[in-house]
Amino acid sequence: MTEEMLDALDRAGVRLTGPRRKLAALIERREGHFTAADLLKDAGRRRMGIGRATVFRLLELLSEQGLVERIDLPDGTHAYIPCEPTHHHHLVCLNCGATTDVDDCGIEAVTREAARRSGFKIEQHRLELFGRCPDCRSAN
Amino acid sequence: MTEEMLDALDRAGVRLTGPRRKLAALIERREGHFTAADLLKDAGRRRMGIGRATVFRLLELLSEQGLVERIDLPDGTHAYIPCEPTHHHHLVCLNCGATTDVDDCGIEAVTREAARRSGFKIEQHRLELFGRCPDCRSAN
DNA sequence: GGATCTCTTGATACCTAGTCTCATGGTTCC
DNA sequence: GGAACCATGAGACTAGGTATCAAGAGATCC
Ligand SMILES: [Mn+2]
Ligand SMILES: [Mn+2]
Ligand SMILES: [Zn+2]
Ligand SMILES: [Zn+2]
Repeated sequence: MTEEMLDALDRAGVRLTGPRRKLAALIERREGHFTAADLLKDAGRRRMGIGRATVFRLLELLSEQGLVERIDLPDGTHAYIPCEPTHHHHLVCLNCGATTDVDDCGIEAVTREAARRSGFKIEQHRLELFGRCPDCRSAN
Repeated sequence: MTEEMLDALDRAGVRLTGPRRKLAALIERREGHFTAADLLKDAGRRRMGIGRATVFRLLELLSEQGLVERIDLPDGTHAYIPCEPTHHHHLVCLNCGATTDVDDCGIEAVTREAARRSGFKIEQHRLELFGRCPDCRSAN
């Protein structure tokens, strides 16, 4: 996945610098969703001397490339999750923070129906699902 | 709608004070989504002497009662929209900010399918639709 | 009406997440 | 190597929100 991120940055025409490589590796080691602060703390613990702005800058780049997405958790906080550039919906475990991508599963039909009823022309949609992941369910 | 908000506050067992009544009236006059800062500016222009914290406090109360919902706009900013306590999805005009409530339109089936595929037990979902409202469409 | 108790208020300080600016330092290209 | 161009970290700044607190309503009891 680090590879994937670096490739995407390369294709985006930006430089593959040290800080970007290190941060990409840190993102790979993360499990579930994380905040920019989490990442910065990871970097700080390893004495990487990476600035806060650099973290936000990389997250923005990755998010433009669709490899990371910012989500709004039910408790009102924000988090980032790594994801594939092709799928756009997420399932988030409220217990451990694990996330999975799900494809549209019929959402297109729902938006078409909503468009018909409301008269809106729908250009974007966002669906976020929250619950318990298989591990957390079996761990009772 | 002001009536509805005041009733809800009453039922919630909090006091119907001057600042709360005034803010409820200001919310009613708003069109589309608004920020806490918008509301505070409205109050300021009318020399209502209402504090910033009071605005956030009321928005939180109303949001607990389901009469207002906080949404995350695609540009990353936050806004509040007035809504009915029974419906949970919103259509937001990217041009003028107008919002409408839509009911589930088949979302339940989508979440069931996502649960089946992922093994998650889904407890909450959030769907936000963005586009152009009928007015903005016809205004070219 | 007054005494009292509780809730609410506005001011202010504080906080988290994110952006902007800028001087410095690496990279790329010739 | 040198010039041009990014990218960097530090630090100031912003938006949106929360915590604290002394003072001011509002409700309750008499
Ligand atoms: Mn995804
Ligand atoms: Mn719903
Ligand atoms: Zn889990
Ligand atoms: Zn519109």
